[in-house]
Amino acid sequence: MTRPGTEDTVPDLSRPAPEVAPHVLGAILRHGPVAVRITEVEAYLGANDPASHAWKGQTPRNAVMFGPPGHAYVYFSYGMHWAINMVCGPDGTASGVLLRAGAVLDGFEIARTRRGGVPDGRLARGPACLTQALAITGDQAGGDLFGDPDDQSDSGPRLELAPVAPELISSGPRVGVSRAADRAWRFWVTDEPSVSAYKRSPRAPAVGAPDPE
DNA sequence: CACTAGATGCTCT
DNA sequence: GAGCATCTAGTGA
Repeated sequence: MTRPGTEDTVPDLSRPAPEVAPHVLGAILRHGPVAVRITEVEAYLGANDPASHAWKGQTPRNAVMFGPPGHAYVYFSYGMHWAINMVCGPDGTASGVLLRAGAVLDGFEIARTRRGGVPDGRLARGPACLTQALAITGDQAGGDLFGDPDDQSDSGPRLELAPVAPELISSGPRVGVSRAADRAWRFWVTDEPSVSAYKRSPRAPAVGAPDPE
């Protein structure tokens, strides 16, 4: 699938998440007055990825991930946090890129207010911080991240891809997952201060131990 | 600065 | 009822 204006710069969004994810780094995510440059992402598959919400099949919560690529899979977790994914993979297949962190570009004042006065470098550092800075909640679930920015009937978040040179990208295991904890499906812009801290799940098997699927 | 413990409520079994 | 793709406040160095 090709998106208008992105023909030469982006991969096919219908490719699996681990392939698409590094290409989402550098993208500008806008929602209203606040814009963020994405600096950290993670890839999740549906099938064959025990860490994915879609691993065991479709449910009401994860249904958006089984839909067409480019849409927003937004979920609520840990009793108080929202997180947003860009759906990828072909329609009918679950795959998504979790947008974990970014650096605020526009709307500093509003983002600071929403985040309660944390230092600017931490305004969108972590998946829940990012959605809070951008005021993304379940209300934005399912929207087209590549829809017309001027569409008055849909004021949800929009993504503008802007590739980062491969030599500036680092990768490693995903944060906080208890299964498939050693797959290097987390990607970030090297040395970016807005990238969140790595933390292995306390429930994950020891490093390098076999991870049953 | 590094590290730990607890909050908090939705989702699925 | 268990588990969770997390965060913050609190402690101690």
